[in-house]
Amino acid sequence: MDSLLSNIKINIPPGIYLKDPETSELGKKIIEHSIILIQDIGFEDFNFKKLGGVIGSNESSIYRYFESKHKLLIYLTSWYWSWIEYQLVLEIFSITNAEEKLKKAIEIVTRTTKQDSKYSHINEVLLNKIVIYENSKSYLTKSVDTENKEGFFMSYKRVVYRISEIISQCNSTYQYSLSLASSIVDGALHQHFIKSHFKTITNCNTKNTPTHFFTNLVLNTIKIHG
Amino acid sequence: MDSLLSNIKINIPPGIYLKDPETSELGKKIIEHSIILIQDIGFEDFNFKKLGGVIGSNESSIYRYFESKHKLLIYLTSWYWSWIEYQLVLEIFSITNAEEKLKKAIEIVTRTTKQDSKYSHINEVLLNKIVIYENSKSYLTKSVDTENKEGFFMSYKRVVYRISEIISQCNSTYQYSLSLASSIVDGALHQHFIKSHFKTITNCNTKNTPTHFFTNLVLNTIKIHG
DNA sequence: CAAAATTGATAGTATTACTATTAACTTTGT
DNA sequence: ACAAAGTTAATAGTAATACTATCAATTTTG
Repeated sequence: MDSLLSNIKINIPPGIYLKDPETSELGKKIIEHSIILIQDIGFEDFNFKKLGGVIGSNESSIYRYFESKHKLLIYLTSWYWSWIEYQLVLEIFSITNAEEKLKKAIEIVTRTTKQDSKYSHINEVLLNKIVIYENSKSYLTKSVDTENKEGFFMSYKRVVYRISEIISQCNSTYQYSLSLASSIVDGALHQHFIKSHFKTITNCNTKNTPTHFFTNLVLNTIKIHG
Repeated sequence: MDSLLSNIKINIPPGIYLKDPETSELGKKIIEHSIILIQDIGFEDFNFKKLGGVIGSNESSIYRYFESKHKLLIYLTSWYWSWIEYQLVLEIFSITNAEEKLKKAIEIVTRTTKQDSKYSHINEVLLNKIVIYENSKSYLTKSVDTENKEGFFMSYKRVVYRISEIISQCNSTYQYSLSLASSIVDGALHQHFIKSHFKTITNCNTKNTPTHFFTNLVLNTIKIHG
């Protein structure tokens, strides 16, 4: 199992960064504190000068790791989706029943994140909050097609693929497994956002979670029970 | 019918603008050409100086209508959702069967927009494209709670309410009508985006439209047929 | 036709999102 | 142990952004 897992370690497409932040202390500090700072003040108000102030480093040093804050955002969301993919593989690995696999997969992408102690410099709870608020801003840009060609959104898309495959295993005649999978992934972020800010347009709360809503939705849509 | 419809004319909460753009020629030109320009260069690269150049007007004059480009974006998305709400009321008005109502409602919020000749200075086809790319940026900000309290997102939320009510009319025992409605509205924009840019994570295309996908999803989810 | 409102022109500011250069410091190979 | 290579810090600078302020010219309105 160790060899299987090592193949799907958190993997970020090079080209997103100028210098891999995992290879130095400063790099790790950039990642650690960018998560804290973006979560605190929001992506629009975040910049490398402020981040430099927080980590006691110069703005220009951060620019040697990332050519822009946009690229840093893509790095963070890629890390997050790669980490989610890792959980999908790890937690579904031992499940044989297709429906149980699907339920677990839905749980993984819709649940509220809990801290993972494996990656000491990354606070996954805060990163999840960043993804809820900022994920769509990473691709809703004029440069999306170029960046997509360079593979910058592969982590995100692989999570969708994996879920669509599990859906197909449950119901091979269902025609919209990709659209359903992408709707779960994007929709979960949206439900988490509106349950905090637009409470009147969701039934989700601490009791009725997005996981309940999407599990019911998916199982009915692909007619596993009825 | 005329008196009914006049109550739900396009209605924008004041406070979004400093001066109502509908009350002057310059105001209408600002709206008309901001739609064209934002669609062309994207919201990030759009600014009032460039807009002024296009309409032959001074930057400072535009600032008398909107205090920021962010407020202008909220104006445009509010206009769009108010226009969608108008269509929901108008096109569903004469339908008596609850399931047919729901199908029509899903069609209205998921279809590709066609030009409406009623509003001469607004190109609804371009505005729909802006909404696909930029809608979420209007509320994914640190100021969302303040602006929500001021009613800036009412048009969007009213569209979700109306759809959730139609869902409840079809199945009064279904527990997630609001979450389902908000997932359709947000999910439709997402499917339209990814069918243009991330084709590998959707089954939607010109033949299998988002309308087909969501109609099937909703009817199965609330178990209208089985 | 005078008062009020609107628009245009110009100027100015603080901040952003970088780039460039050079010097100081740290790591690495032999 | 030490020179070479690589990394980081400090400083300076730039073009653009997102505004605000002022005042004159023009248009609208009562």
